[in-house]
Amino acid sequence: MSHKASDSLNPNQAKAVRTTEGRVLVLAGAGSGKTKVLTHRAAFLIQEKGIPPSKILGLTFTNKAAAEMRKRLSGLIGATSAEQVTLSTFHSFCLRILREDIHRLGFTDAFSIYDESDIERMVTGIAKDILGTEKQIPSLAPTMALIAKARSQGKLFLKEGMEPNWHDEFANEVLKRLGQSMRAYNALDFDSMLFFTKQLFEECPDILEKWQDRFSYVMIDEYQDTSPVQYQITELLTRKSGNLCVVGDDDQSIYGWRGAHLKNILDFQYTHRITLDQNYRSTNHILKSANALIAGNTMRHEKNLWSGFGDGDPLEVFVAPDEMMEAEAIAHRIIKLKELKGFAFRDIAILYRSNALSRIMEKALLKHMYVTPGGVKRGIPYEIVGGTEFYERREIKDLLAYLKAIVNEKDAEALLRIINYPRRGVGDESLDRITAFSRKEKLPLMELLKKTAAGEVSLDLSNQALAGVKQFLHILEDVQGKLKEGSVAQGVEFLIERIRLKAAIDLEVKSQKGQDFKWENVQEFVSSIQEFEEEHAGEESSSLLKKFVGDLSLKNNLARFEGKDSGQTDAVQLMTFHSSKGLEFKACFLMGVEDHIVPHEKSVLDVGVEEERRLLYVAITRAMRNLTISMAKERKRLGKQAVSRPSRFLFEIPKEYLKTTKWDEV
DNA sequence: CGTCAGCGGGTTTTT
DNA sequence: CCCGCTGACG
Repeated sequence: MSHKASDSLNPNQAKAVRTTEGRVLVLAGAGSGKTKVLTHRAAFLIQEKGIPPSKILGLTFTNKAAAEMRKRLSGLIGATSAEQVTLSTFHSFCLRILREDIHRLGFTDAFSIYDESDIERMVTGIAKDILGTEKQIPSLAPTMALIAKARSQGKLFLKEGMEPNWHDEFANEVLKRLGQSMRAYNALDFDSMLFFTKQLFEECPDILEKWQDRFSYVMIDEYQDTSPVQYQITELLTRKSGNLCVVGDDDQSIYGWRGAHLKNILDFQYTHRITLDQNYRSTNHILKSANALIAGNTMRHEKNLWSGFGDGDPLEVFVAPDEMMEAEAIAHRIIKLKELKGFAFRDIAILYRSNALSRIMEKALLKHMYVTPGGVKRGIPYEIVGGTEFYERREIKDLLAYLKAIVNEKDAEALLRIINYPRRGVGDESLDRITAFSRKEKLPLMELLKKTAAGEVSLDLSNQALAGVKQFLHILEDVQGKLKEGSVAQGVEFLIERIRLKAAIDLEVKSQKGQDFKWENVQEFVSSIQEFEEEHAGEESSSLLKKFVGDLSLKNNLARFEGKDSGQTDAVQLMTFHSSKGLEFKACFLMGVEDHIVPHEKSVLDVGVEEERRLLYVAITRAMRNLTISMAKERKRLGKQAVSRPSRFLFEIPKEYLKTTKWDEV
């Protein structure tokens, strides 16, 4: 219906869309219409080649990207067909496979999914166990780092034949026990989900074939960010059909720290290769700055972005005296930009390297006063995109732990979290006794609790503690009963009643003020379950609960927690450089572009500088028309004021593209 | 066993 | 500066 030039494909885009067979590598520069190519390609397969929509698989990196693709595809072929195409993140896709087939690897389909902090808790416990209580536990950071690395590579152990180094041996032992516990708890985490999917494909040819047959055309977005395990999964999955299309941009690889291998895209064995370098997003001052910056990297396919949009405004750069004034200056400029260019708030994004920077910006936006046609207003509307806020809140994690424990009885991690929450007299002493016994006798925690309550095992618990354990088991039983007969939402409401969560939260709120949103969060959680239930009407409640808990663990459908209709309201968008990948905004503000922030001081040591440069490149190329880069001379760090230097990367952008302004210029 | 105050330690990015 | 943890006390 619309006749914008962007609705038609340029020759290379068209070629990428029509080259459906074989292994296709699409090198797509920032803003070159990558998503458009992917969605048109799916539409082409369905409409021109008669491929059933269900035979098409599109894998993305984030839920946001998957949702965006689904939306655009719906626009092309209608919602009914679009819904039959599998579009999901790698992790969601693996979740689906594992729910169906993981029993072949000795887990059950009720498995729990642990996040980073769950793993950390477990590692802490394991470390205490290995070292005993008398020894001081060393900082776990280096151990965690070693472990994370090994696991992201799908290794169950660190390198063999390593130096007899105490720390490595310790880490190895932790890793070994962690793996055993995860299995005993019937639990996976983000890394092992991928790892076990790969293992399933390798060890069970029938299962591999089943999944191979389900998808005859596979497309992968952001291929530069895939890890070796993800590479293996896709290779196995597409071996039979041979049809694999990967789309990516080596210059936008920013997840090396999570195990992404630039090698995947640099060495991809293709039968067809297509490069998209015409940019349809930004004016040329922005693109030339980005090109100049990224030219400083060595590991890359050379390319030069260009667009037909003219030079546009130069990039604006300013230095504020401190971080508060920087944030205020940004708020001020947002209002100015709105008036001058007629942008809506939602056209404007504020991007930062690390989440910690959002706080100060929020404060400035909240208190900023400005004049509108309707009078003086206070507060610029904003929305934080992809913040890790909600699901990490303790009250939500606690409630979720109850659900996890109900779904997966073996989930000792979840059980331990809630045996004494809300407080019911089972203190540390009792908990220690319980866990020690469970470990020593290799008796699953839940069974031990039941035996203890029944008097079959005596742990010499205090009367109070014993009563607490019994009460706890009764609660779980009652909730399970309730879940069987009613809806999930009703079951959860019953649970909340039963544990007197309201009273517990009131108590917490009383002791540390400013927490009154906790109860609100709980209510929001309940209504999110109701919504979920409505969306999945007709499904059996136990599988529904499984799905809900799984989705939440993968932060799927998180939109339901991010205000009513994310993106609908007219609000400035705040997010990290990482989260901004794949998005575009008429105007972008990059704040805190200082030398310890970008490049981050922690990444300067290893191979990180090139990745940090790519990260800034990604951020810069989000902007369509206006880009403002700012920094503060002084910034509070660890509570103390400290001087900052401009990012070294700024000096790599030719001065002619930059316009330096005074921070308080009106 | 629960509570509270005081202390030291720590900030990258995400599924 | 904001936590989470520790240790003393009720």
